[in-house]
Amino acid sequence: MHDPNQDKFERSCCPVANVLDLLGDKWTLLVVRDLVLGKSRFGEFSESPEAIPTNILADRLKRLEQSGIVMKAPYCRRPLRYEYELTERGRDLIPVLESMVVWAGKHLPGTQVFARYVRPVQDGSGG
Amino acid sequence: MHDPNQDKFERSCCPVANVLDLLGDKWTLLVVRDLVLGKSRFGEFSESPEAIPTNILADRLKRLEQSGIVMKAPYCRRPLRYEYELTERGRDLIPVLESMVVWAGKHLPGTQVFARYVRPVQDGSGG
DNA sequence: CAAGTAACTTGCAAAAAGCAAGTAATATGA
DNA sequence: TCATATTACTTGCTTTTTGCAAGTTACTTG
Repeated sequence: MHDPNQDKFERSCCPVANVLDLLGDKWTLLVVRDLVLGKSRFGEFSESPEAIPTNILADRLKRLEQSGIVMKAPYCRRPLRYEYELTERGRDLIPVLESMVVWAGKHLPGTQVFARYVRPVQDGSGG
Repeated sequence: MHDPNQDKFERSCCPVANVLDLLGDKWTLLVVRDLVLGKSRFGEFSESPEAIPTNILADRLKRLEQSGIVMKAPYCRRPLRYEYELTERGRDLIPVLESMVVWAGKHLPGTQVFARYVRPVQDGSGG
């Protein structure tokens, strides 16, 4: 009389619907993009040209961690600071990003894939 | 002094960002999914198990039309009624949906791709 | 001990989503 | 002819989410 598969999922058992429940907004996949490009810190995501608000960024990182797409790990004690990295689950999203890039390449002229991010070396010199 | 490429785009020239500006929410790609599966009428989209609210559906169809992903065409005069179909731009989104299905197949157990939709034949019999 | 840095958090206004009911233009049947 | 049904929306209102600016925490550096 009812589908027992249905109650396990928020909206339906459709794979697309369930991916959208995790990633379906204007910001989440941009954070994944930044991670793929080599960024890993809050401030680095925050500096991307789309200028994600910091409260939204904090929320999205938390959700990505909860859904196992991202892992949080300390990179510095005193003061305690965390950085983020993609899990396998997260890296497996690369084909989704790539298919979007292909579509944009054909239908959104002028778009350009961003270069890989390299963290600037901290200036250790005194002069 | 400034990037002339930047002002052509809402948030940045990143292909992913621009795809998300068109499709980045919980509903738009579900309408595209329904179109791919063979649905074409307002009522058909509306009956999908995710139960999109009708005002949201009307809004998304309008945006998809404005962005050239969907075309609206009359299928009945008296009363005038329209149906929707994917353009080439829209059909080119199939790989994006497919990559999501692949990811879900690996990471979201229990999800199942929906069957192609076939419109029920109208009952022409009198008994 | 003041100022700076990184990573958030908070408060509030504005925008978007969600829900239920309503409307328009017919077709159908009594 | 008139009530009922169908299809495709639209409207009004409440709730939720977003976006912006400012504040906080825990330090380090000069």
